[in-house]
Amino acid sequence: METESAAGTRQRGGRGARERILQAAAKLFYEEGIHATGIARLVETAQVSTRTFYQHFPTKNALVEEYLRNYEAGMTRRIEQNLSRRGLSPQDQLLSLFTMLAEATSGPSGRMTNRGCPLHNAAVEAAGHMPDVQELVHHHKNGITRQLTGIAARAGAANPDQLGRQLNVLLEGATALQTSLDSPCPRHDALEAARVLIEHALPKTRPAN
Amino acid sequence: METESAAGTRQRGGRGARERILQAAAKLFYEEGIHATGIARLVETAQVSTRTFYQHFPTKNALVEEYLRNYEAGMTRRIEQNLSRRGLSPQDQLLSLFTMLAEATSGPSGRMTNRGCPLHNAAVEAAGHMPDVQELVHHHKNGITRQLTGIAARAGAANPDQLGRQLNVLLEGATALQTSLDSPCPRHDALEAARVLIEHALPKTRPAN
DNA sequence: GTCCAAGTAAAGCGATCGATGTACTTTGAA
DNA sequence: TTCAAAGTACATCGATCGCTTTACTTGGAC
Repeated sequence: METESAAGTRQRGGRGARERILQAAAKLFYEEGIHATGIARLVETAQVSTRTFYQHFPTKNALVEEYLRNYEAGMTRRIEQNLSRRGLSPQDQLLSLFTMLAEATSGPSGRMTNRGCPLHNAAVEAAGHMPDVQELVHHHKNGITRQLTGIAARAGAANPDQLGRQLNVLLEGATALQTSLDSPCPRHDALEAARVLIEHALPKTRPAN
Repeated sequence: METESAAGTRQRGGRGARERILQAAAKLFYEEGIHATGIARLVETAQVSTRTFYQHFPTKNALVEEYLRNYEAGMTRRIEQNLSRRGLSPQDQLLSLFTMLAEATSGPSGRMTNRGCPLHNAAVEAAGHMPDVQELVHHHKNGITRQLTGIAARAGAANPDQLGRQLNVLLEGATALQTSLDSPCPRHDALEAARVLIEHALPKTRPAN
């Protein structure tokens, strides 16, 4: 009857709705903020009908949490891959996290965004509300510290706990300044500072080089 | 007539509406977030009628900007005061900013909040919208860097620009981790890291003490 | 005592928010 | 070929958003 029902052509994104929603969430929540991104904007970007959205996610909040879980899983995986490359010394492992950060944060779509860490940003936006988000971020950042601390111990640092926490401060600072200064350059400073802190924390046995 | 007009007793906060609004903004915007704080919540906390609010501020956004300007002015003043104390060496001046940070961030009302830097948080919430906010934050953080760089130069650092930027990364990292970890402890680690970076950046002339 | 700036209450504006309901169409596998 | 799963359009819900309006009441300076 009349070729395609009434008026509007009946195509939108097609079959992979859930994946498109998650991609749109990753882009919009990160680049424009969680509160600032409404459902309407989300489903428009994902090329998905509102109804379909709510068949995949019970609430917007559920999508936010899955978005953060996905980011956290991906980041954890990338760190693991980075650290498990052939024969890196513990020192180089520590530094590799900084160089990784220096390459990392261009948004999807390739465009530079300088919007810092999605998890931290979510914690800021969550404020008091959304305790699950707070918890996820808390857990992730503690995990990073633990990882840094472990490598610092293997590197033979005099006080591995302190060095691990200090390096984490540097990582977080570089990422945060990205947002405040709208510039990616703090990451290089963090790398150099990390070098100094690591060298200072290791026992003086400098075998020439 | 009937004693007090119709029903409700006609008292609210009384005369100092503007000041109460700014105090409520400082508390709520910081502790609960800017987007999450609606006008209704704001005027309730400030003990002010909605009408009065809009006689003092054209829009909510104008209040946000004044809140940030006030915070920025206060912080700048406190830094100046802190640096201009009697006979601090440049090294001690640099470190004093870290100890200052370590005491600083308990919210109004004395309660500990661990919500990081109001300016950074505002930049995160602003995302792409609110360019004036972005600009204010950008300007403030650049000012801090400039200040650190200047002192680093006076301290005789080999590369004062780099040291200034590195210390700024530490300051920002400590403040940011406050939010992500919901803990004030990163500030102590930042202080110790700053000691190391400063010492490393100065020429080796260590005159005993 | 008069007057006016400052403050108040309460109703309501249009817009947008997150979320649902109804009814229809496409797709892919059995 | 059939049929259920997946997707779509569109209208709408109540709540809340930022903000405005009308009409009234104080407090303090003169």
